[in-house]
Amino acid sequence: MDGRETEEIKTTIDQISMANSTVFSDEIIPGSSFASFASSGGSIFDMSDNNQRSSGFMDLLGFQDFNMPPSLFDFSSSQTTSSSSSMMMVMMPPHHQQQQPPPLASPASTPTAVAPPERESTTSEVLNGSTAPTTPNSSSISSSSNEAAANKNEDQTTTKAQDEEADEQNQDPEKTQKQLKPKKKNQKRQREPRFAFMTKSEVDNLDDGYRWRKYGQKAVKNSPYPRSYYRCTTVACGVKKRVERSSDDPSTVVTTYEGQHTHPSPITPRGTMGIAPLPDQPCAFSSSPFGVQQLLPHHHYQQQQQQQPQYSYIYSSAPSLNISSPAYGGGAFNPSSFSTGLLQERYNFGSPSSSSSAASNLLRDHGLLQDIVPQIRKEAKEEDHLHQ
DNA sequence: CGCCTTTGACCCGCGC
DNA sequence: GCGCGGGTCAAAGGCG
Repeated sequence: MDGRETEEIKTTIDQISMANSTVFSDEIIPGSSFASFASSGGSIFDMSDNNQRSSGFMDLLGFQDFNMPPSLFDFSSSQTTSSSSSMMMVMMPPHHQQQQPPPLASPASTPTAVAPPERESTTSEVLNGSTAPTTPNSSSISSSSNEAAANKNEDQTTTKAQDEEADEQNQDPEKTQKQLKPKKKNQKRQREPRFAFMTKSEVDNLDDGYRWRKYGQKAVKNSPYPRSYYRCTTVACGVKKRVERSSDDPSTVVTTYEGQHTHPSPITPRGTMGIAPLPDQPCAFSSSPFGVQQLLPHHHYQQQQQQQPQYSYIYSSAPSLNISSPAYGGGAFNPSSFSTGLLQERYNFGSPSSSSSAASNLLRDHGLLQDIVPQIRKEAKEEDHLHQ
């Protein structure tokens, strides 16, 4: 995430805060205000139109697991103490950085009013904007009703993926550097939905259960800290992540995931985490961190939200939710897949039946949850400008 | 030997 | 068109 993104996020955070009764979590971004959408009666995840079920999007995203602890990741180096770690999540759209967001359908007067950005100049934008204007979950709630769009996006994403794969496979030894990317010029690069975590951590590269290979590092403008680029080492899994340290708060690590894993976590869930899955709940994440979108019914989620509104998640923007891996995605981008899924494995979070037990255990065990306030937001520059 | 990181060069999109 | 900045590639080297 570059400075721009950070600014956008912060701006929108403040914006949301103005429109809601807020619970702030200065530990996440010092000086920034974080609205507590969790206390808004379950509408916080309704990034959709009014005719959209408010739960759909987040259900699909797996945000029912909002009770996840801040110590979501396994800070394998143990450098990060539990007391110093917190986290928030930020949804980002494809082309987040380079696409100017068009004016939103409605200002973020309420969380639910925050319409997904129609910024996509790519096909995903067309899909999201045309089929279900600015409704991230509208295209992903129901795989059947949005099959066409999903397939469309699938085709597009797979086409891209196939192109990339083809590029990789066609890489001839004699290929020179200047011939590296014979990309079609009229083919705009399409990005996967992105999903960012901000964690208080001394460790840059957090162990999220997947194996990553660093493929690049760039200096970040206006930041003394470089940004590292990682790619999932699993063959045919194009998930990437960027890791950078916040220039504003060096103790904060921003991890941005892009794409969707097409495979289970190669790393065995830590049984040593001490929280075993409950027998009465689905734990599909244990085998498929990405395949399960709806472990919880909406009311369960709402229950959780009402019970535990302490966490803070920030929804930066509406991704093209129907960009998914046909092999694993189940039709929706699931930002929780890389993290909450793992959490699900490790902590058995997100279970309605365990939300009060396991989560409370976690509260007792880690004492971190208070640091996080669940929230969600959509990132939209134009929106920000409207409020400025 | 395989996997990973490092790093400079290159590509690409965007704003001016 | 040019420059800037983000993102990516791939050779080289390190490490277990």
